[in-house]
Amino acid sequence: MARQGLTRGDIIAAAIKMIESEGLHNFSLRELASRLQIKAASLYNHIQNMDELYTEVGYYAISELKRAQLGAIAGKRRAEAVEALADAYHRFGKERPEIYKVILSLPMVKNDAIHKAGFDIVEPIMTAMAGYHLTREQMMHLQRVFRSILHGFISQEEAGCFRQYPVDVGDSYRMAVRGFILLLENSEKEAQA
Amino acid sequence: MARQGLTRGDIIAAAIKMIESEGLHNFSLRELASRLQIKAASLYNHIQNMDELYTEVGYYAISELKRAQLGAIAGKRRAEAVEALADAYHRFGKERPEIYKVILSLPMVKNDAIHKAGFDIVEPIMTAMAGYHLTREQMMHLQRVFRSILHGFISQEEAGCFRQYPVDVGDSYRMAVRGFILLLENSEKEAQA
DNA sequence: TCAGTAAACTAACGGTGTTAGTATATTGTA
DNA sequence: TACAATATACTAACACCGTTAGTTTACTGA
Repeated sequence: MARQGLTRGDIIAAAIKMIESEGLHNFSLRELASRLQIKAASLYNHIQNMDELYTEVGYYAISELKRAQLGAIAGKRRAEAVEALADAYHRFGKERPEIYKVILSLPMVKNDAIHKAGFDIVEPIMTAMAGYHLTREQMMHLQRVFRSILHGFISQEEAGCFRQYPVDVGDSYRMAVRGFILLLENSEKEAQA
Repeated sequence: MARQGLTRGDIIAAAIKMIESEGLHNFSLRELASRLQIKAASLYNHIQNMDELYTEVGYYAISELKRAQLGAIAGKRRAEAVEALADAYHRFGKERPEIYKVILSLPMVKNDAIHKAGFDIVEPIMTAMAGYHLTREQMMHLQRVFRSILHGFISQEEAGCFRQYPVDVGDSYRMAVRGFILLLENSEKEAQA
């Protein structure tokens, strides 16, 4: 048997590594087991099933994204903070596309723990907007708008949906962020009226 | 053998029906064959492989989306056209979520025909923006921004990512669209300056 | 009528996640 | 130190999946 004393953490770490290097849709429990020099069935001593493992990778991904975002906005406020946040988000999606995809495909609906982890994604956005004079309700809506813009842009860019025209994709992104800042300023005026 | 003379079209139609009713990730060639009262291997007399069938479903999905969009903006212009387009997009995503997912996961990169079909998605957007005085280059960027907002919003709503706060999701959507219209107006001013 | 084509079949391959049942190395305790 | 308990590994199998090769058979056009 030559047991090596693998832990649950080892398996999650190996899964993350494999997803990052081989791509999310080349991931399989059998190949993961093989890399750990174990049979696939043995994985079930540490995890319930693939979904659970996937969820664990999701926690990691969300915490990494949050870390990158909080780091980006530290010491900044208003437009500068929003732009830095958008940049960090974009960079994360481009530099770690497979890990980013995990976040996107997380089963938010059924899983309560994942649902709570969703607040980790929201928090940096709320912080970045704190410098604007907005109502709580406005911020709740605007947070959704911001996430929509960033997620929509990054996932379409990643999928190759932005090749119809020869204009620079980075310029398009900056325009999208500018649009959001316009909306922020406009909402601020409304709140003060 | 009791052959029933199935055509390629029959198979594509059955695939669409099955995806809509059972969900995209419950789709399988074996089950599709079973519904057609055929063995899975027989499908290969009509299609090359699953990817090709998937692509065909994609063409259908894109044409349906385009149809819905062009219908929505007919006779409208400027903000009214943009709002109608956004509504149509949103409605399509909510009413036919599985077909919408097919569009999202289309392999834009490798497949040239799919790449061309991408213009079918862009066209209604360009038409809706035609009433604004924008440069070609601005429109190319803005078209990306618009798609990002809509796609990002719909896919996150569908995934259940908007449950953190108790504010109405429809209100958030309208705010997102308003943000885009602000950007359109702002871009128009810049173009005229 | 008869050859050729098109549409179905069976059987199999290699892949997937998963479960049941079993063996054994390590660990905690008497 | 001995032994029981636990945790870690195993083998074997199941039910799926897409796909291919080779075969049979019904229909179609000359």
